[in-house]
Amino acid sequence: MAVEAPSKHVYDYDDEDDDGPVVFKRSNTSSSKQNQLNSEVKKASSQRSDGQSGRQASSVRAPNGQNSVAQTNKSIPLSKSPPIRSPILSPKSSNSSAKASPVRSPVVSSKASTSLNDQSKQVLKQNKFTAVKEEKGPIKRTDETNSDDDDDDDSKPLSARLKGISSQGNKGVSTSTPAQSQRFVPKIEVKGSAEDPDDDAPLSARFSMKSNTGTSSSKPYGSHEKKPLASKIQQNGSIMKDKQQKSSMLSDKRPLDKGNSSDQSYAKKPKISDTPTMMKTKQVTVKAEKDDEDDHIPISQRIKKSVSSVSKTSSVKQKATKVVSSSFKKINKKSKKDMKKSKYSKSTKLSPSSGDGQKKWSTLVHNGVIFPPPYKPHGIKMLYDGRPVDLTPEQEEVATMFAVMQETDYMSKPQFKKNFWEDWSKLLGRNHVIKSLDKCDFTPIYEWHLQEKEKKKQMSSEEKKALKEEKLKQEEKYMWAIVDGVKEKVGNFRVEPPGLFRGRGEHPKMGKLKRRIRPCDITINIGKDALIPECPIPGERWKDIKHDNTVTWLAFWNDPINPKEFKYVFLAASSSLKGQSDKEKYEKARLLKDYIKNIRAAYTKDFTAKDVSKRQIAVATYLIDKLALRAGNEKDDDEADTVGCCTLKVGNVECIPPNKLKVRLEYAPRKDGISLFDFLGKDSIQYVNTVEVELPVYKAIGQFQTGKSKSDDLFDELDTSKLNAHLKELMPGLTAKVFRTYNASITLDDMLNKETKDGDVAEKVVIYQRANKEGVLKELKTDLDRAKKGKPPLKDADGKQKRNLTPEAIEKKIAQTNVKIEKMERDMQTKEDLKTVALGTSKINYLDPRITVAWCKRHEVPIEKVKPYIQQVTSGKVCLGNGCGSGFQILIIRNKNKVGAIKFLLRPTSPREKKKKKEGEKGTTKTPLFVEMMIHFSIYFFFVGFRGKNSCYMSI
DNA sequence: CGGCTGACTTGCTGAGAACATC
DNA sequence: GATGTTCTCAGCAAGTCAGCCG
Repeated sequence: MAVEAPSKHVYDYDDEDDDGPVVFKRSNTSSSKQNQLNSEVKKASSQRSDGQSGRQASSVRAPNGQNSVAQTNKSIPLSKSPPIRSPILSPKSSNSSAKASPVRSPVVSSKASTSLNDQSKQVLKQNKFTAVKEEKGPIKRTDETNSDDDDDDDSKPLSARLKGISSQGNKGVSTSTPAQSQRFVPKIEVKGSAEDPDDDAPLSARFSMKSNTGTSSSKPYGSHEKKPLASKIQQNGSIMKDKQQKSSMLSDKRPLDKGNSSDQSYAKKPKISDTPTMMKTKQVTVKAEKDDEDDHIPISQRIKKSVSSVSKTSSVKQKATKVVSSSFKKINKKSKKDMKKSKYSKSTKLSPSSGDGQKKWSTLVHNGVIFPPPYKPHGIKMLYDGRPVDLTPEQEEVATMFAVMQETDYMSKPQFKKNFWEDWSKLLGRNHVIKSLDKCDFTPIYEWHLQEKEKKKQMSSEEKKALKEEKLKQEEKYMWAIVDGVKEKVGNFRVEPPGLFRGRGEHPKMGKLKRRIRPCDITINIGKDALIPECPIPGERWKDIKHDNTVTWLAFWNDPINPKEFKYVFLAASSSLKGQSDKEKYEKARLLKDYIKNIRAAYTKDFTAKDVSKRQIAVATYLIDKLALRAGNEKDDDEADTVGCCTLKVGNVECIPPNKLKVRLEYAPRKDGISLFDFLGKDSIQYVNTVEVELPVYKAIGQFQTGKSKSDDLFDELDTSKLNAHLKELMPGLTAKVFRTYNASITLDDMLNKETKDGDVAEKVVIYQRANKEGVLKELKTDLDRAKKGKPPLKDADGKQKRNLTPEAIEKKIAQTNVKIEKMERDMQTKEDLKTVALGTSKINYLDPRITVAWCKRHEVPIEKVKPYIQQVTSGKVCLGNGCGSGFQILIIRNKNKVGAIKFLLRPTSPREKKKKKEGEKGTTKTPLFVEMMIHFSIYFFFVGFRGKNSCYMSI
């Protein structure tokens, strides 16, 4: 074994520690509860809610007189919610809470309405209809193990939940891989209701289901897609909804040209047929659901898997792996229809969001994008050869872009200036007085820019507020989309403003003009039945309109710097689609836990393989696993020279006897000052790491380097496609980047456990703080004594004379200091506790948040210590160690007076907290029940992402 | 089969909000 | 209230990787 996995950790499914502090065990007796729940949910979700949903959007008359989709986006009504009963204490209510459909209200038929809300209704109707069909699907879940069990179990003492997990036997490899059989085998029978069978499924599952069937009953997706669609675009860019004009929308293939014609349409390649897709997704869905149930359980104690399934003999696993491998090859050759028959098909679909042609949504309504305001000329004249120069607004705009960068590092980069000059001089024209950048003096414009900045800074808070509100008002309608009837936040709805390209490192295109994007550059993706957003710029129109529900983007345009590439408008990270995608990523990483042992054994074996290619794959996989290197795709000449594992150059790796490797992705200056090999990591970041490696790896690297120059590829037989193809043979869905997620998460898990066991950190903090406190107080007391004697205070640590205060003032200060220090102690403690998981924002993409929740639960750590995390759970991201406010907010999403969902939010400025602060109270109110609730629901609703209507807030 | 395309995810950075201190 | 510091968020550059196509 080349690399040893950490021995025991929460992330380890196979944790044998049955005596762990807390185990959330599922009972096998929950099927009846499930049914009970289902019926409740059915009621809740099949009834029309109180009509509030209608407030979400309304139709407005477009200025041109045509109807346009416009969302009023009224804020969620803040009606008081009745206090919710703890689902932990009340399994029944918990069930209804947990299982209720988020915001999908039953439908009121309203065919002709043009309002966004009505569109949603129609959409919902479709969904519902589809769901009826869905229940006849072939997938049956048999019983037990459902999230409801969690609710059930949570009412029991934790210790009582220990048993039974191990009783979930391994189903063996005959129907799936060992890991899958352990966790993914469907066990819950879906007994859908004809009214809304969807509601029977867990939310996460429902999401997937819907995404696959959607309109199939009324308008089969496949057939619809294949129908030619006429262009809906009208001359002024405003679009009339016209189902008969869909012929041109057949195409889905993206245009690569930058033509402005909106008449063009592009056909997308045929999609997977409906039936198999549906089947596949159901399988995946069930799998995911099973995992959902586990999410709130400390992972280490989750599934007491029979040791044999993973580590009994590696041959068993390898056998399974081989089957997977051959199956995959077959899949590639067979039609997609056959795929469903593959016993591994569900494994292949671990990541439905990975561009595999699966349906991502059934209905999509949004208002397009907002454009930056047109350029306002300032009229400040720059100097050329010491003389003021006249510029047209266009020329001035680009000159200003350059001028405002006067004090940045880019100004010292010849490439930046060269590229800027190339583009700007084109704009100036041949006959312009400006012939050379060297003689240009942009100072007057720069100074004007500084003045403007200053003016802005000097604005009163009222003015700032008004400006902000004005901006919000303008942007509000673009901020939201309705996906499958659920209101979701749009991520980057603002079109990128023009500017100079700021490539990182030594990007060859830095300084080039990123021209202004116009509507005719933008392709909109929207639901077939949704109103096409009105083009916000009069007289212009969108480049194209698509209705592609296999992708999640709402709009895209070609990157003006690299027209081969695209800029997308996606939903925000808090959206269900993104959350789902994140969840799948973590699931894949978790799955790797089951395979890692054999993967490591396999590559260790191949270190000495005769086949060079095989040997390179083995060593590369080792480096990715051990050094967390990125895969390293090939780069074009017009991109920055950065490397990853597969593109490592000989010069990037230095062999240090006897068995160390120094991996250097950095600038290595030559004597003449020019870099010898500027092969940096992502974002042109330098990376240097010296590690001890297995001797065979060391030797193999040496062999790969032999006879090559420093700039030659170390792995000349390898690229990311080959590597990933190989990885997929080892584990379904495995790619190089999964190792990063896996290793980051497992490290977090491991460290959390380790630190918690040691308990040293907290002690050290206390000692430090006490010393600090005593020091400060001693100083103050000295000052107090001196003040009482009428003497001035001593000088401070920096030698400065302190202010002369009255004894009363010093006493007050001492009291204040005590309060502050106490607070600081708490904060420091929190920080110190979280230090072991000190994560930059970059890390949020790698750490499975469930680990943290499980850890909190196990170690009885109040969840508020990771408050930001709780906040982030709702958005599908983890964020630990950052600032903490005080106070929480629970967003209760209701459906006809029944709690449909609960969402936790930070609310540092809640009236209660403010009041408490004013009154000098410390800390936040967290009853054990509340903490329990937060943990419970956070896990349950993890990534499900309830959004939208019929909601209210309850501060606690 | 390999290159290319398209659709994402990942991660750095700057701006500004929030908070702390004087 | 002015100033300094910390935190958060959005923007966008730069990665990964699946699937298509020649």
